[in-house]
Amino acid sequence: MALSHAIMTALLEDDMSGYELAKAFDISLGLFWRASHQQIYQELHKLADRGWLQRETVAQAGKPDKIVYALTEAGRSAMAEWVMGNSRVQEGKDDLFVKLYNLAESNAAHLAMEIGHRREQMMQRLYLYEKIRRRHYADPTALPVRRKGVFLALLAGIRQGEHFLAWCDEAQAILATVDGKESDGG
Amino acid sequence: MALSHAIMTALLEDDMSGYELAKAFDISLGLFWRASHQQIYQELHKLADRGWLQRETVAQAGKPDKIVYALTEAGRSAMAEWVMGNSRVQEGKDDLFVKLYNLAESNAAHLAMEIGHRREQMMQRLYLYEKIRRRHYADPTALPVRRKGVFLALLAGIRQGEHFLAWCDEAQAILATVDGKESDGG
DNA sequence: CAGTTTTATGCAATTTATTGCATATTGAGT
DNA sequence: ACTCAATATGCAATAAATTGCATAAAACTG
Repeated sequence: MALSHAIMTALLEDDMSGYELAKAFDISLGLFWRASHQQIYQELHKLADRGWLQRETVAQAGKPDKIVYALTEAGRSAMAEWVMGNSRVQEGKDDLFVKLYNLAESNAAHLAMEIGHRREQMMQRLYLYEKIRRRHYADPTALPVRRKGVFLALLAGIRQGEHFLAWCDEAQAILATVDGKESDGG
Repeated sequence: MALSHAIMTALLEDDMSGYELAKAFDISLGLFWRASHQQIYQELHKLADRGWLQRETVAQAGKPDKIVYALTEAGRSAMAEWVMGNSRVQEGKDDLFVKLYNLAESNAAHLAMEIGHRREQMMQRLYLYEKIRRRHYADPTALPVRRKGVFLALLAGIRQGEHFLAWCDEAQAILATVDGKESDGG
């Protein structure tokens, strides 16, 4: 009961096919949830069986047919109920930080490199999110209600990303001193 | 291949029983990984079978016997190898942000409440982590190598927490305006 | 026209995580 | 003696997520 809610959230405004959903997860919702297409297709079947989504096959010109999913009334009320329930904190579960607990002279350079890689990925993301923010959420007070929620989520993602970039720089500075120690011995 | 590494990381310095590990996960490593005791016990069996951990039953006065696990040489080298491999970014997967995409007049108050609850939880955590930081990581430059890594992880956790608190305040301010709109339109 | 990429959907197997239950010792409270 | 809480370990069932493979239509590439 987790990916299902993320999927149904993505379907709140636009009806979509599994393929389109997989793409949407890579961008907008991707900050808060990641899912492979296999998982999405499986989940869509379950949700349709439960009566929360409706399937409709749509023929396309120049492309294979697609199956578009739309929220049913039952689906919408299930979502409304879910929002009013309590959610639990979910830990990061990021290997990178666990790896840092294993820091040694022998792996300091590698960890610095991994952090550099993460930094770049985050930069690219932030660029995208900042663009979305400027384009669609420039004046948050003027937004309709639901959009304000999306804005808040986006804001959390951007802030987290910026903090992460700053941390990367700090981490790399410290790792550089660890790594440097070694080179004057050999 | 994920919880196993977190467990073995926790065993780097101290040998521990499953019960003790479960507790350790709630505090120190808990920022980056959460696991139930069932999962930990299962994983410990697997790791022992693989030859990465060694079991030893220890009788205790006034308490039931415990089974203490220690890293083997094979375990240590498996860890060293793992650190040198590449890790992938892992998304947050937090319900709260997905819920925000569903913001409406009807649930704004509830979401503000949930955010308030999260804020309090984070405050308590930060209090604990700041205490650890002041006590054991006051002067990061003077730390031995491995400890510097732990410090960096801790720092990331603290920074993330602080950012989250600030975001909570901002979010609640915006949610308050959403909620207030309703009362004068009635 | 053969080969690759993009769009589009799916099954099967395995691994990982959660939920619920079961067991057993010891100490403290009533 | 009975109950409760903390310590300590585990099984079984289910749910969720990952990995690998399979299919197929159309467009673009050479």
